[in-house]
Order: sequence, then structure tokens, then C-alpha cells
Amino acid sequence: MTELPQSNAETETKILDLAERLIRQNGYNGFSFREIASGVGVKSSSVHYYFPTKADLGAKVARRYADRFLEALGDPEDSPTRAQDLLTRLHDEFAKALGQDGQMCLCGVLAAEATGLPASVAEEAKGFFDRAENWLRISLSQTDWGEGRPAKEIERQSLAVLAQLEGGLLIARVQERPELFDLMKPQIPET
Amino acid sequence: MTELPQSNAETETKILDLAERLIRQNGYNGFSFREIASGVGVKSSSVHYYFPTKADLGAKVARRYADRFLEALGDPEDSPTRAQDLLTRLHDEFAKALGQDGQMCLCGVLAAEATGLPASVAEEAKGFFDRAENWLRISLSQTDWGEGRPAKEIERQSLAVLAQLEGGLLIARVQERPELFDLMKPQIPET
DNA sequence: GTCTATAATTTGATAGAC
DNA sequence: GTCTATCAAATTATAGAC
Repeated sequence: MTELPQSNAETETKILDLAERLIRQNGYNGFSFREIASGVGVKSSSVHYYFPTKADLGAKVARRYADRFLEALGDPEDSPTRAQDLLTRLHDEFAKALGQDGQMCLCGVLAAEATGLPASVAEEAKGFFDRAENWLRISLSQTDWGEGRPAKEIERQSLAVLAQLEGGLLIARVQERPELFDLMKPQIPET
Repeated sequence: MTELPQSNAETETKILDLAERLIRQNGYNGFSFREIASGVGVKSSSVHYYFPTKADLGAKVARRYADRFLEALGDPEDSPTRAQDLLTRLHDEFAKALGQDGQMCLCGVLAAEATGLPASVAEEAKGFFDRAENWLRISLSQTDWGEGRPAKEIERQSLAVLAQLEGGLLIARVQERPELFDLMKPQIPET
């Protein structure tokens, strides 16, 4: 039994993992192919083998992140029916990354650099917010708070909640005080 | 009367102005000295004359932005005494840049890249949020809503409002729908 | 204060051997 | 699939003339 060489999928996954970590820390313009390569233990030409251009890599990282995030949220049909529980659920999901290693939401970082991104990458970041807002809007409309409420107000509230969560990550991290994010659990107005 | 050469202060101001615009569009890692130079109409060595390093330039841009923003907010003593008016006031201030040319809050952009920034730049971004939160906390404590409320709850609410505004800019801009930011005017919970 | 010239490094990307 | 070797361009920054 000789040692098996590293499989392709493993290298590709390692590249995606490291790229995600670096983007969440320093932004899309804050990492290089060589940095990825040395971290993964290959040469930069091998990174190009999997992802021909930097935009390709960035777009795939964003897509994978959005897919994973939405899958973790689950089917909106199964979301909590009490609005406060729903918001707690969403807050927890955003809190995961920050608590583990002080990282922002990947698509929040990309959104901040939006105008300077390759179109394909910006498009993926945009798509993340579309999907997240869609999930929250449907979930919220099925809660005690949302039942019978005008669609426009539910949309408004969904956006406001997402905005607060993204901004909360931003502020908690730049202040190097992750506990601030817990303080900023969104609340639904009583009215 | 011969034509006067451009004065020093003018060049320096032009550099700061353009650097601010570029950072707000593409982030700190998304602009270069040469880009600044060609936009201002000088050579990159002249930019280094005013700002020896990129970190120097970044830090001064951030400081100037924070000073200007806080000055525009004015003395907290003079803030509206009705909480809703206060939040409208703050929302309007954040909306200015977005409405004019689709730009984020400078320190929001920097916060997103925080871990990859030179320490001096990150420090200035941090300071902006300290000052903004301080302003809001004092202002809010003097409103109808804030009178007699526990300090901890006022702090919590101040952070939540700032987070929503920053996140709102982020989302509205990446979606290329500035009008979304108007939808996301923060509300104070009745309780 | 602004320039020319250039150093030293890094970047994204490609060709071709194995 | 990974490597060596390399390219062309861009980056921050400095030295020194005017």
C-alpha cells in the first residue's frame, strides 16, 4: 500500500476554504493567488488550474457561501412561527462565523467593495441578498407578527433586519468586540 | 499677471478628495497612488510628497471623513428631542452620500476590510464608530424615548440603529437600488 | 512642490515539461 | 494534476534634478 496522492477534490476544496477565509478577513482585493497557493501547499499555477482567473475563484467562493448559508436556514415552511424566535434563529446563523474566528459575512465584505469587483463576483454577492431577503420575507409572513400584514411592510421589515445583522457584524468586528453583536439582536416593533 | 501655479493646499485637498471617493467605491486595497496621481493631474511621487505612505493617506482620509461627519451631526445638545425626529436626522445624514453618487459610508467600507488594513487606518475607522455611537447615545438619552431609560438599553439601541444604517447602505448599494435605503429608516420599538 | 527615473516587490496569468 | 520558469504589468516607495 503506497501513500495515495492528494485527490483533486481535496485540493480544490482547500483552495475554496482558504480563499473564503482570506476574503472575509481582508476583502477580495486583499488576497493573492500566491497567498492561496502557499497556504494550501501547492504552486500558484495549480490554483489557476482549478480557477483560471481570480474572478472565477471569487465568484465560486461567493456562490458556495450563499448556497451553504441558505441551506443552513432551511425551508421557510419550517421556520419558527413566532417572529421573535425567527429573528433569533437568523441572528444565530450570522453569529456563527463571528464567534468562531471573528469573521464577517462573506457577502457583506464583497458588498462593501462592490463597485470595484469583477461583474461576476458582484453578481453573486447581489444574489446572496436576494435569496436571504426572500427567505426572511416568506418566513416572516408566516409568523404571528406577519399574518395579515401588508406585503410592503413585511418587505420593509425583512430588509431592515438583514441590514441590522450585516451592519452589526461590521461594527462588532471593527471594534474587536464580538459581544456587541449579541446586544444587537433585532426586535420587531410591536405596532 | 501671469497664471498662478496651483497652491499646495489645493493639491493636497484634491488628493484627499479623490482618495476618499476611490476608497468608498472600491475599498482601501482597491486604489493606487498612480490612480490618485493621474486623476489629480500630478505624478505619483508628488502624492508621496504629501502622504509618505499609503497608510498615511488612508488614515488622514478616514480622520477627515469622521470629523466632517460628526461636525455635520452637530452638538448632541441641539439634537431633536423626539426620538423619531432624531433617527430621521441621522438617516438623512447617511443618505446624503448614497443619494449623490451611490457611495457607501467610508468607515463602513474600511470596517469590512478591517483585518487587512494597516493598524493606523483600522484605528481611525474604529474611532468613527466610537464617536458616532457616543453622539447617538447622548442624543437618544435626551429624547422622549430615552428619558429615564436604563443606560444599557440606550446603548443597545444606539448600536442597533447604527448597524442598521451601515448595513442598509451596504445592501442598497450592492443591489443598485438606492431607494431601498429610504425604506430602511430605523424605528424605535414602542416598549 | 513637482518632476524624471528607477528600484524592489508583488500581482495575475501562461507555456510547456513531467 | 502539479511543477518550473517566466512574462508583462502594476505596486509602493525613494533619490535626486529643477
